[in-house]
Amino acid sequence: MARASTTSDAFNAVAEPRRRDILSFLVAQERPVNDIVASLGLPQPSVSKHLRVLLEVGLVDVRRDGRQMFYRTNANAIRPLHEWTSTFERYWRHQLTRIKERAEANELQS
Amino acid sequence: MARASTTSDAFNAVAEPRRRDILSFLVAQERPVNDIVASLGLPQPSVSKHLRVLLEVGLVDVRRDGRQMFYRTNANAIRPLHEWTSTFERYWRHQLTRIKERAEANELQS
DNA sequence: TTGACATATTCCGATATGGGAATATGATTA
DNA sequence: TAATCATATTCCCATATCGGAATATGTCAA
Repeated sequence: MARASTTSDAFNAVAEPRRRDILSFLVAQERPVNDIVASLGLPQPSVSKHLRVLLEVGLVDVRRDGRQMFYRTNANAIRPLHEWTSTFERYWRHQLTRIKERAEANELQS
Repeated sequence: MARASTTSDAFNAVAEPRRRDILSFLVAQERPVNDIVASLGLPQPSVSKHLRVLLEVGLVDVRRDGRQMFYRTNANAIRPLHEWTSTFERYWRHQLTRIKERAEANELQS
């Protein structure tokens, strides 16, 4: 077996930086493909391929209007990632507390 | 070019489900490799390889004690993922609001 | 020093990737 | 219908992956 497919879930789809850029760009409002091409400065076929991956895992939705395809980020599909990372939140808070305490202890010394 | 290396950043490292399992397991307290092997039921070489990836991107720390290696999740390295997903939070909130409003409208109809 | 234990590395093969270039499909307009 | 615009797909290639199996490294104990 090789690495899991990029279309296997949101975690894999989002590992590619360009796809994260696209998601950020499409979250405020839907946009035709050419807007993405122009704004991110990527070759059009590349954008289409990335959009296909994002579509397959449900990270974007599409709507056709004439010959244009309007894509929009489906923010809901990002929630699982957010929730997974949230389970670690209390631990980095812990770390911060310890770092802070150490810093304060050092200030008392000096 | 091919897909970015799994060691290129936390996003890529975390795309692999086993590595997420390992991070969850190691977050509460440090553990020797054999504990991971036993708890997750993975072959030992596989665990060592995954730990190497996690170590390279700073998602875990190690400490040696005799012949054992104690690994622990570095929660701080997960923050970038959390922060990136957080930028989408207001948008799924929006969606929820719209869905809720629609549901309530439907209740009035029925 | 030898053996046992804990962990890491190497070699292999099948597979999917993303970029580039070319081209196909689909829809509109002249 | 032909030309044009917007987007999608295909082909090729270099590369890195993960799993499995075998083996290496490193540390401790007898």
